[in-house]
Amino acid sequence: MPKSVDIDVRRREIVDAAARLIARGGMEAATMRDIASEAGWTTGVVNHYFADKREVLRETLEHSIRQRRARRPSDEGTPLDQLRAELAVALPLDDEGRKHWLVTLAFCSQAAGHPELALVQRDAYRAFRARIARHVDLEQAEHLIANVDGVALQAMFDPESWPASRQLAVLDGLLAELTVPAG
Amino acid sequence: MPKSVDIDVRRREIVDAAARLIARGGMEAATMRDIASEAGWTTGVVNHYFADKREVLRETLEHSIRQRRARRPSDEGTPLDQLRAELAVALPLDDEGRKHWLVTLAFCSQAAGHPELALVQRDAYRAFRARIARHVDLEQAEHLIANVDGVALQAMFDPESWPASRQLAVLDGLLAELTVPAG
Amino acid sequence: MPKSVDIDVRRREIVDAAARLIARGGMEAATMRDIASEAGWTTGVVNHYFADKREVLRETLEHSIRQRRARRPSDEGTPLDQLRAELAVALPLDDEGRKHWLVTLAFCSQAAGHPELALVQRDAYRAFRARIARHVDLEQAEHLIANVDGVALQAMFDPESWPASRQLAVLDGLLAELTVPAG
Amino acid sequence: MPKSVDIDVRRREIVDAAARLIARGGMEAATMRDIASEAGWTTGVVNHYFADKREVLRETLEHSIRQRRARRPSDEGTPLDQLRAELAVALPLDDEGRKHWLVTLAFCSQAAGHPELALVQRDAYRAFRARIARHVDLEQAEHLIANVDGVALQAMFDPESWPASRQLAVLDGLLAELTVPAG
DNA sequence: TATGAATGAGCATTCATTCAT
DNA sequence: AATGAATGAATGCTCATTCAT
Repeated sequence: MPKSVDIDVRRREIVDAAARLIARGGMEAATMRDIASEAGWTTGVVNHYFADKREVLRETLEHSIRQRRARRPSDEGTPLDQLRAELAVALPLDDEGRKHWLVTLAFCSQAAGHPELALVQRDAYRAFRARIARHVDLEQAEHLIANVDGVALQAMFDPESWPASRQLAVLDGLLAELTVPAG
Repeated sequence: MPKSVDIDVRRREIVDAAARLIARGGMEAATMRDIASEAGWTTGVVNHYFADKREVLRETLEHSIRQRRARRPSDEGTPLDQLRAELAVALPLDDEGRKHWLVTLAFCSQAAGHPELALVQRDAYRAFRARIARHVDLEQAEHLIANVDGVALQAMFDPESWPASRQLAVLDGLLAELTVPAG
Repeated sequence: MPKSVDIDVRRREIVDAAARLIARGGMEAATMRDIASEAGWTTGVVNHYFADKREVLRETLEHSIRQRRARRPSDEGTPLDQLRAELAVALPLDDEGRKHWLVTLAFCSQAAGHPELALVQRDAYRAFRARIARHVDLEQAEHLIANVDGVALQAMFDPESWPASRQLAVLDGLLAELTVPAG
Repeated sequence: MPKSVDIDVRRREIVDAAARLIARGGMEAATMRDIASEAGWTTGVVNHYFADKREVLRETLEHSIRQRRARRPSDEGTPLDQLRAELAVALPLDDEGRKHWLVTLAFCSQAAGHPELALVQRDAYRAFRARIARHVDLEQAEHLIANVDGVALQAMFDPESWPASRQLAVLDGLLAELTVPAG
């Protein structure tokens, strides 16, 4: 009988390591050797659980997206609270959020010559938009996301100017605009 | 100084080639060999005009920013037209604009472990913000830029949903909001 | 001895698989992983029944030789028929014969740095020669074998020019020369 | 101005090294690292002068064939002497001849999954046959080559039994048979 | 100034092998 | 007996960089 190993757990250990490296040093920091080492294994293990590096990277992106999705709040609070919470996870408010954005941006430039990754990213965006559109109409959803993404981008480039409090203040301002007509 | 002109021309030829490669295939497509070849020279030339690859990349980013800046209109038209034109260059309305964003995004993930590049990018953003703040107050400038950047990001990921006309419509909407109180 | 039978059966399954792979794709196609897979087992099994890859390969060669030997006819027909039949098994007349030659040739280049294999091959040749020498004198035996091997080699390189019928015609010609003086 | 290097000379140095390694230790001994080292260069050089390993190997085979061809005598002596000399180069009479056969055999098993190499080998054989067929008819040429190849094979496997003198004696016997009817 | 030969570290990947289960 | 997880050395190859010409 073989040693029993949870394949999914091992794979997640590896893509977590890859995400850490990418967040720390960009795409080029994510060599198979370093991913293995960061995960506490040898190179052979990574190749045992993944067909090749492409698969590691695709899974890393998908896992990063899944993790962000998992941060969404349960259905509690007022509808407005829920909307606010859903949009807030797209902001780099803490290290976790910053890490997600670093990974996302690292994959952006890959998407060009890598249709597989481009699709993953586009679908993630569309899913996010659909989620927001449950609270407001589609156009408003896109407007909200554009604002949140724009603020996120600025916060990533210039973190000192954009503490979490300020990012949330902008978000609240957006939501206030939204609800005024409703009131 | 007849010589120095040649040097700058040569350097610009090289970073232009690098930008094309990056826009086409992401950061990893920009090898020294391919940059040289794309520029119509041999590897030795690139090393002659630049200390190393880091310098080529930093210069490529700076040149991309300079080029975008150069697209800004002269001081003609109404102040509102000028503001609109300044913001419009930050949108991926045409191939040139898309190229700039592809290069910018490619450098994003590099910025993490490369403080030099991070600075270049942050300063470019601050300069842009200062430029916009000549027309509106700082907070409004940041709001406008966040919106424009967010729309740009979405347009890069999902170009079919974001033709130039729609990007400009959003921009006009933003400017209308702005001017309504003024009127 | 019920166990030992199982062991031999298993070993033969494995070297059969190895021979198939070598015939199909040359020596480099015979990785331990693929041998195991082709035999319907996992890598661990191959390592369980063989000390290492060297042993698998040596046994594969020996088994290939044993199989060829086993094709020799029983002692029926005229002495000339028997001689003809013995020589015919050394020709790539059918897929089985071609497979044997592919395996043999694949092992040829190994023999250089692998004295163990060189011995196996030399002994197989000497045994074959001795076998033929039961019908004719040693010099004639060597002459016959040289011819048969030469034809076989050409048939392997240029199969279209050497259908079985033509190979056999050459063999019959050789035997006719031989028997004319005898008659 | 670049350092002037004769590309063909460098390429030949490299394939010579490859041939030595293959003759010494079979196909698997010919790693890119070892070929480079045997040639007195680093791995980068081999990759500079050859697109990839396939190209190194194909060129090694072709060069080995060219070298053998180059050993053919000029058009001197009686026609029979010339024929004898042409056939003699196909025998492993000395180290050079043995090396050629070791290389040839090493490539035999590669030919299976490598059509390019198969063609090179088949064409070399056909050229050799055409060459011999200038002295005798096609059937006799094939007969002579089959014999010579067969003897060569035996000599490779069992060199102690086949000194050069004995190989040549067989060759002379073949030629004698040939000329008897002519006389 | 410009070339491209040469270097050698580093890359992803494959592989034989070991071994706990 | 049989599994397959894990190892780590080795492979072909790419690359930034140096440097003699």
